[in-house]
Amino acid sequence: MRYTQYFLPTLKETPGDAEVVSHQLMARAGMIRKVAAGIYDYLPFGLRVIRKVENIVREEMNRAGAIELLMPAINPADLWQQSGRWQEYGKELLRLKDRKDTEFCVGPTHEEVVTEIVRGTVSSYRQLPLNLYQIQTKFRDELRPRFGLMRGREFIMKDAYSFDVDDAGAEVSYQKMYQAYRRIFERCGLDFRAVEADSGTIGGSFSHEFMVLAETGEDAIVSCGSCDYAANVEKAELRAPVGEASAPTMELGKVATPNLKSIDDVAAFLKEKPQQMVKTLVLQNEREETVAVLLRGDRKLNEVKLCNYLDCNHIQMADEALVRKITGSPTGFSGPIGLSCRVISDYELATMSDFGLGANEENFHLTGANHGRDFQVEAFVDLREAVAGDDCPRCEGKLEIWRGIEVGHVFKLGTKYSEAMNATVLDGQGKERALVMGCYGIGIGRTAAAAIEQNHDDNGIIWPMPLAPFQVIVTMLNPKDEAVSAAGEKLYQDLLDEGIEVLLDDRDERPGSKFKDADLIGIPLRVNVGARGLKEQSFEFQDRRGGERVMLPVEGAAAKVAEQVRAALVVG
RNA sequence: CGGGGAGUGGCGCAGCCUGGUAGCGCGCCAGUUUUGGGAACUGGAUGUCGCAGGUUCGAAUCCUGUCUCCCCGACCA
Repeated sequence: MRYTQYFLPTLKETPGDAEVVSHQLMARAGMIRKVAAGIYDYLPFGLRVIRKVENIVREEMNRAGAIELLMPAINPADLWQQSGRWQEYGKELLRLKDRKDTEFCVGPTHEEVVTEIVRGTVSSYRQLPLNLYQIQTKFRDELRPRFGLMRGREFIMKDAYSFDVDDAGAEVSYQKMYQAYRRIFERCGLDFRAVEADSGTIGGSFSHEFMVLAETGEDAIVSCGSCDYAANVEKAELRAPVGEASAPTMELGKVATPNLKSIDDVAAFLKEKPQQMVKTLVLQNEREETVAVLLRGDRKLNEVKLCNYLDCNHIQMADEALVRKITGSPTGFSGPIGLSCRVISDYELATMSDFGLGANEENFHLTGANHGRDFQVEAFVDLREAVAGDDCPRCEGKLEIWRGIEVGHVFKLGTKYSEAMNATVLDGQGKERALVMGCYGIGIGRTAAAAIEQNHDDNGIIWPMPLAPFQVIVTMLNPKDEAVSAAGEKLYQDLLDEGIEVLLDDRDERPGSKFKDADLIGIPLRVNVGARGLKEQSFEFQDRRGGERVMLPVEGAAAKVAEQVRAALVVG
């Protein structure tokens, strides 16, 4: 591609609304333009990267035995009513009506449509296993789209769905996808971890997220420094502490704590550490069940764990009125003694004694409290969020905390959709069985964004070779110089003949501008063609990733560069 | 959903408090000189100041409404 005939509008300045580096660089490098909140144009240069990611995904999905198809972006409400999600999905589902007032939605995911396909075409276990996938634009009306392609409302996703006659088969299908995902992200040149994740409301038994490690990631993940345990913090299990609480040494006492509502304030007032306080959180789930949760003062509640324990989908902090009703006092003074609701405690309290508590009375707290003696709890369960330094649940190691960008998610669906939509097959015994499903997603644009988060410097993007929109840029320093022009054109042609994707910078710009643009757009390899080098029958050759500039003899230059491109494409 | 902020040439911003008919940098066009890390000079083009009302002799500026966009939070007992 010749630069002068291409469409690559780069920006010197960073757009004001771009917060994270991948978004800034994508905008500056002429990859994307915002059209509306969370909705973007993919300009030619950006689209090339998207296609690179898609093709890697496609090759690995095909290798794993999945079969590509394409489902409609617009889905009839009817299908979503069959699964129950027309009601469940909430505002993220973009709904619309056609001219006949029939309701539709823009598909945010395609379990319903794919299940309908299989229901109507597969009737025997002999046709299984089956794994169908598509690469398609999705729409989710996110509460808060942000960070460019990282969290858009409209986004390109690869979604795959496996169908098996039984759990054993589904497990095999799952493992195939898991391995395919590992290969995909390795081929993309990303530093990632596959972590255990909560399967959420879907209720499946097993789920992994593929996380690209990056400071700007929206998810927190834990991993063990000693073994290969890794999990989303939402999922990260913590071991029950060993030992029991020591015997109480203090009497229960009441102290005035005027206007001291936060644990830190109360602890400071009592000259105690927050670790010696217990906080009482009042929450309510979607069934309007109210529970009180006890946690050590400095800990955070993991709501996902609580939901799993309560077998509910959503839980939130009670409002002021409800807290008053349950505890008899305003927020800030809640405690477990004398509550009219379930009281559940985190594991950790089992080993604590003589701690501080809210008194359920405005402006009062209790000291020297002990469970068993002063109050009872329904159970001690794992409810708190993991922090760095916690014990690994699998070995003797300690947990570390990372930030990550979720680029892929695989999980077992079980029979949720097949049962709801009556998708069954006959097994070997002639018995009708609900299909056992799995679903597997990859965010294509997010993967590209994650690659930039991991591969950039102050000057711009540094594309990993497999994702590079062009593999080589040939920079003609002065295209008006006939020798330069002739040599540049020849190199360009030779590289094309080698099958290399090359951008020829034939613009009549000063060299400085060309170098800046080349760095910004991040082409991995650059060849400078200038009068200075040509005097010695040489080009200059430079690796974008900080390599030294080296002289490259004109003779055989294209072959050498091509060789280096191919070497960088081999899967590690 | 709660809080905060912003909409002024293609991009980044100033002007607004204290109303007087719009400015800077980048980019763009023409010319001259330049040409190895975003050139210099000269000349030029580009704005119904988000939209709708209102106040006023006069509104980018003050008031009301509205739309859009961005950020933070949604763990506080």
